[in-house]
Amino acid sequence: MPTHPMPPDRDVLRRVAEESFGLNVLREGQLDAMAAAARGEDVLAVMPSGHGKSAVYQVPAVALPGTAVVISPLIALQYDQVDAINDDLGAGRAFAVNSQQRAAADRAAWDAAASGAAKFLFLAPEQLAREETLQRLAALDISLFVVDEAHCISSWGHDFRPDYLTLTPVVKRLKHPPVVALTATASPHTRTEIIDRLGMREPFITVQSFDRPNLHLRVLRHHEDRGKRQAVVEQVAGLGGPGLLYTATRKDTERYAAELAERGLRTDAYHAGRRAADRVAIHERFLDGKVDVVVATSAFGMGIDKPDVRFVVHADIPDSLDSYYQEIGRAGRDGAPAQVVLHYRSEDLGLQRFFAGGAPDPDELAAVFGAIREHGPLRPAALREQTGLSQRKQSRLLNLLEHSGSIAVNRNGYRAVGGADPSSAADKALAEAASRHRIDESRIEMARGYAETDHCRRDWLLNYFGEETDGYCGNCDNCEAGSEAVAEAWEADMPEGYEIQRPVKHREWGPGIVMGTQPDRITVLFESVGYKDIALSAVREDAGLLESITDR
DNA sequence: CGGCTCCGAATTAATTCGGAGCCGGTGCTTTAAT
Repeated sequence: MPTHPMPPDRDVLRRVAEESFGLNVLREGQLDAMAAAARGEDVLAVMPSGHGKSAVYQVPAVALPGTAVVISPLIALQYDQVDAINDDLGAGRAFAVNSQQRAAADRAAWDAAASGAAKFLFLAPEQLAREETLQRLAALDISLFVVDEAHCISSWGHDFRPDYLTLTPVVKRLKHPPVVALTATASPHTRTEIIDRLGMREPFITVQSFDRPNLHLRVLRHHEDRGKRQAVVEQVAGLGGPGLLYTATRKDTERYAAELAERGLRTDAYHAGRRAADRVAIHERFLDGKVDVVVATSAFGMGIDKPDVRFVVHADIPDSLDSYYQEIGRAGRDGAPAQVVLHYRSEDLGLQRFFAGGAPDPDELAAVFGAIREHGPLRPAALREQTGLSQRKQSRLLNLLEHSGSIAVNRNGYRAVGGADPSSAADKALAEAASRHRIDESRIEMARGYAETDHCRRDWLLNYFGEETDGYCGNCDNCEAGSEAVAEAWEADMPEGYEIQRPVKHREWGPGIVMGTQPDRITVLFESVGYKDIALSAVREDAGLLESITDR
């Protein structure tokens, strides 16, 4: 751990915040997190957008010597941050390195970092798969290693962008500078995964409340697909704008946008298949109030900060409450009332199961392991010459082998450990993949639980993020249909020892943490099988089924 | 897993039904061809 002889204290940080960034007031959580990073500690900051998340790393980075390396998922987002920082600090202090800019721009960025002129260097995780990049980084004086939108590690790392899972060896190779992970959405499960995957050491953790009381939550259930489509169009047409309509497929964005346009709304369809210039234009028109409703897939979102979004309607349920919360969080940032509506059909969960994906190929796993055992230690690029696999696929397989204990990684690359043979290494990796699949499934189940619960929606949502509530928010469809007195009676009737966040042990599924309580059941996050609902009657009748762990 | 599209069959001739086959979300990077 790099220890600075005199780490910047809170007064210095306050002064930097004010003089460099014009921030007069810092929240307690913000300042604590900054101070921890400045002392050289690892930091995990879970804060809603608009709570000055960026300041948590930017202020200490300015106060410390050296350059902050910032891992950020989208290049567009990186340039937004680069521009914002250079506006505050003066030009030439923040740079990005990526494949989309000219080689001269990359060179300028590396030169500025090497000379110490650059205080911030922005990279996508894929850059870290390049040996050249790693060598350049290893030569720098790195003040902080920042991972922005750190929930991407969990949501994208397992398949879509596997380089998110290879940050641990990178951190090691860079001799573990203070690691600062930032996100606006993280269930406890995602939090532990971030800490684990980044190899963070006893991190300082700050979690701000997730509650957004001005959002009115509602779920409308449908049986027929046609009926759902009609209801979505009617509702959004009635709400007007500005608002967002999320769909599960690209085709549906076009379809809904066309139907809403027929009803006189200014709409646009947004998804990753649209040309880059169109995507930028739609975004800008929405910010300028020239579009009423953007109909989008999950591609629309990160980096969008429009305060007066009056509604977020989902035509289809997303893959998890982490995603759902991220998407609905774009409504009502100005604090004024906003409508959040989910149109739900249980059949829609099928698409999310499809997206969750299948099992890896055992032969490919064995081939990767065999090559490493034979020729290791090997870095990914050298290994690919042996296996002939795509980088994406190989990263996923390496990751499974590593986490199932058959291979290990250090600065020289991957090597076999434990003396297993290729087929048993493949079996262990398959078991690891199956366990992940169960966790994905359980996340879908938690989303289903939100859609199907008869009780306070906010209670369900906040419990999922590990926050305790009193079971009655008064600003969701179920609370409006029920009464506070009934909700209080339910709470009073809960058996002792199963409060939110309480550790428990199930006879079959082993240790877990209580995530939510409902009048008839308890929801537990198990280490091995993910989220499970357990009937309260079963817990009452069978004392040994779910033990409440009381020590500690 | 479910919806869409295409096709043929059936039946209150111009819609409806059923079955087969296909497709579905997020972004980085790198490379080859204009």
